Amino acid sequence: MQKTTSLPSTLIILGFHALSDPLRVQVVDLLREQELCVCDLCGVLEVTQSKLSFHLKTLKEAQLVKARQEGRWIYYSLNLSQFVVLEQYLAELRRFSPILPPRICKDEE
Amino acid sequence: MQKTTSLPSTLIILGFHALSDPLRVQVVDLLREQELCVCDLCGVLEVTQSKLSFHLKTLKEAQLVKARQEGRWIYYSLNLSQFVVLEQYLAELRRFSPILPPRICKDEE
DNA sequence: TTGACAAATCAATTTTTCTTGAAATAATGA
DNA sequence: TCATTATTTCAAGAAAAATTGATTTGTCAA
Repeated sequence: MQKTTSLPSTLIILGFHALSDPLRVQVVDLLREQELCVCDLCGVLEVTQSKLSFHLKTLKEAQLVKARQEGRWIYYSLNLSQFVVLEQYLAELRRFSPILPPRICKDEE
Repeated sequence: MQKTTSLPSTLIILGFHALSDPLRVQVVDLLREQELCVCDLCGVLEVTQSKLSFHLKTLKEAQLVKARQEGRWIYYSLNLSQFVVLEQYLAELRRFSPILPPRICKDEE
């Protein structure tokens, strides 16, 4: 028994991609405190609603946020369990990565 | 005392970006076991060395890997501490994100 | 109904990232 | 010194992601 992490699912790749943009990370940061609707986020971040919608879609496809409709508003909130998934992927990566002695190319058969 | 995670550094953003590509993740996966030189990685992954060089640069700029030269070979290995940084960023995000009751736009002043 | 508002979608454009093949570096050993 | 090998860099093109403004969808309230 050794490696338990195989290659990550595309959902995990999508998650890292979603977190690789400053604006999306700002959104995540704001949602830590409370759920917010798109108009709230637009106001705070000073970006167009169309742009925000694009980035929210990226976050939603990565399942890092979820959307809840109430009347004409759509409230976004963090989907913490998917953050755990990413965290665990990273943790697993480390778990069985020993500090190995250097190896030399030419020494191999 | 509440939020401890402010917005992540660009290095963290670079890290997530580096992990948002399947080939780069494959490289990381291979390096879990042992350090490898570019020619090793080329062989296993069946990609051109130029392409690999590009992706290794991305990983290196995110400080997820480090390079060690030995003769004409350059050995790449994981920089586990930077994986920890990413992991902790995710952990902090969660730490103070309570499951809050829904809120309503119109209720606000 | 109608008008107003919240949000998503679309098409066109711009920007960024990735790929490719060739050329440049750099170390080695004959 | 010279040819060889390992790797990076570069420039050009291709592909993917992001931006923009306009349009559409859906909900509400008058």
